[in-house]
Amino acid sequence: MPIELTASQALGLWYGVSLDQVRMDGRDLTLRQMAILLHIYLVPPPHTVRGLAAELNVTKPVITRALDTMGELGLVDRIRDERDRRNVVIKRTVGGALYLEKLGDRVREQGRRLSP
Amino acid sequence: MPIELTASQALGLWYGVSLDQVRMDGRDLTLRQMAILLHIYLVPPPHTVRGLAAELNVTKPVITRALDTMGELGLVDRIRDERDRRNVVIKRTVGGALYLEKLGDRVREQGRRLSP
DNA sequence: GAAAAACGTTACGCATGCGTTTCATTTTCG
DNA sequence: CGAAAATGAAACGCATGCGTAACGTTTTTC
Repeated sequence: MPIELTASQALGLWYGVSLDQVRMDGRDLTLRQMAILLHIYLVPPPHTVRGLAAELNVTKPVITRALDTMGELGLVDRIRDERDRRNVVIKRTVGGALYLEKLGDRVREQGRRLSP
Repeated sequence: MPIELTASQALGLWYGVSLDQVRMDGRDLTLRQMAILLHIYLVPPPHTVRGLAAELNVTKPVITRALDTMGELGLVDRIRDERDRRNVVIKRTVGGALYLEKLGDRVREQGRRLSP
């Protein structure tokens, strides 16, 4: 069930959510970090550094650093893959799920506010 | 005409647009810059540094720096207000309009892609 | 088993953003 | 007028992110 938006509605939605996020959330993730976080939570696991780098078309250190930062924020977790110890498997956390739940609520709320 | 989204649709929409933006656009504006830019284009003028700072709940230097950066990118323009020369009036540009037009298209495209 | 490949991390130098404070200019008010 | 207020910008020290290149560990390949 696709959603049909006018150009003005689309930008209004993006604006409302961005504004909420800037005003309410001190964390201020970059767009890249946001994309990584959403990928981890929306795409079925397992997730690896290499896989994420390929998916987002960025270099591996970008992923490593984003995981460092978001790990400290409690949004994701890393554990070594015991079956192939070269790999690192990226795990979801309760904190990350809560964070995205709030983001989703903001998007939905702004959607509800839209005028035609 | 409000839009009703499920939680999954809301996050899916945000994810799709973020991913597009990361993959396609080299500029990588911060969320704050994005909010400032959208405010300038969606809210009726005039816009001033002080007004933007109050609206977004950030300090004035944040606005000044964002305008510096986005000015170099050709997304906004600044001119002194001749009636009160302390003020700076922030102007839209063709480049900024095009940039947001593309963003709007991405949001609309992702909206169209949504599954129920 | 030794050499090669794969994976994630670290190191380096650089660019950009932040908050606080200070500044220069302009306007307002007594 | 001259002092006070208002506005936006610049200065400062700091934190964080970037791309490239080098590295350590583990697995694969021959």
